[in-house]
Amino acid sequence: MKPEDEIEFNGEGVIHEEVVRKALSEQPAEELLADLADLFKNFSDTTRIRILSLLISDEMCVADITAALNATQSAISHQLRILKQSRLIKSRRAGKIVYYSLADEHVKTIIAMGLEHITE
Amino acid sequence: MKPEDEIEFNGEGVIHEEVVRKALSEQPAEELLADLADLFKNFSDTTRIRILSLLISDEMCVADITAALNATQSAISHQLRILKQSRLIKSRRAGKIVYYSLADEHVKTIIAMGLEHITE
DNA sequence: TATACTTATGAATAGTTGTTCATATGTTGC
DNA sequence: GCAACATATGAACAACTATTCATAAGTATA
Repeated sequence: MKPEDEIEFNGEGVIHEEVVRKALSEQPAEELLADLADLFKNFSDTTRIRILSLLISDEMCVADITAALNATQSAISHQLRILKQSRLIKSRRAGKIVYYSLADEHVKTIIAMGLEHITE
Repeated sequence: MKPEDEIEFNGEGVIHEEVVRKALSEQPAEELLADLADLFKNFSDTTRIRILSLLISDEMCVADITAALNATQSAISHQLRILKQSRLIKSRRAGKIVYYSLADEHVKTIIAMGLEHITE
């Protein structure tokens, strides 16, 4: 990460200098905002959000998620991997069956928040 | 939108029938989940989230946003259009200058929520 | 070990998306 | 009207992403 990545600001084209200075000084670090975008990316796909929404009800195995969403096992498995890598869900194995569940309460809160915004 | 779109469920391949029935009965409508995904899509791109984060501080004109983010005017304008179409931001014109600001408090809350999840 | 079953994964593909470039639209002051 | 400035927009392109298909990996049971 280059040193110029942090709040470099040469004022080129700026119209309201004070506003820009203030706003920039209040920004979270670039890296945080990038992580934030990555987090929300998980919720930005219908298949993934449907999976997460299902898991709010209960932990579920891959076959059940696949059936509930009327999708292919492969598609679900791929999306589960993405969600797991982002640490939004976790898995446990019981014999042949792998159960997935939400990693923490934040997922519920984020979805609830979004629903609230939409249905206002 | 086809009639089969709502909670159709033929039980094909299901392992834990009760769990699936319960989860499906608790799901928000398909359309709501799709809208939810669309909402979060806005926050899933670095440029857009940086814009939104800037606007938390203050309303800003296009030129200032462009300078603050070290981007091209065109790129910013395109993203502003997307955010406006999603009703996350609004604009007012003052002469040549167009000022953008957050449409409501929800944007702040959603970003704060996300940051909390990341920095825990 | 052989078979059946559940889940995971790699490659290929089609669809989506963000940026750039060029240019249009809208506004002010002369 | 015209020049200068701020913003918007359309087309083209590159990069990314979700799904499908085929198949592998892991597990239980006979």
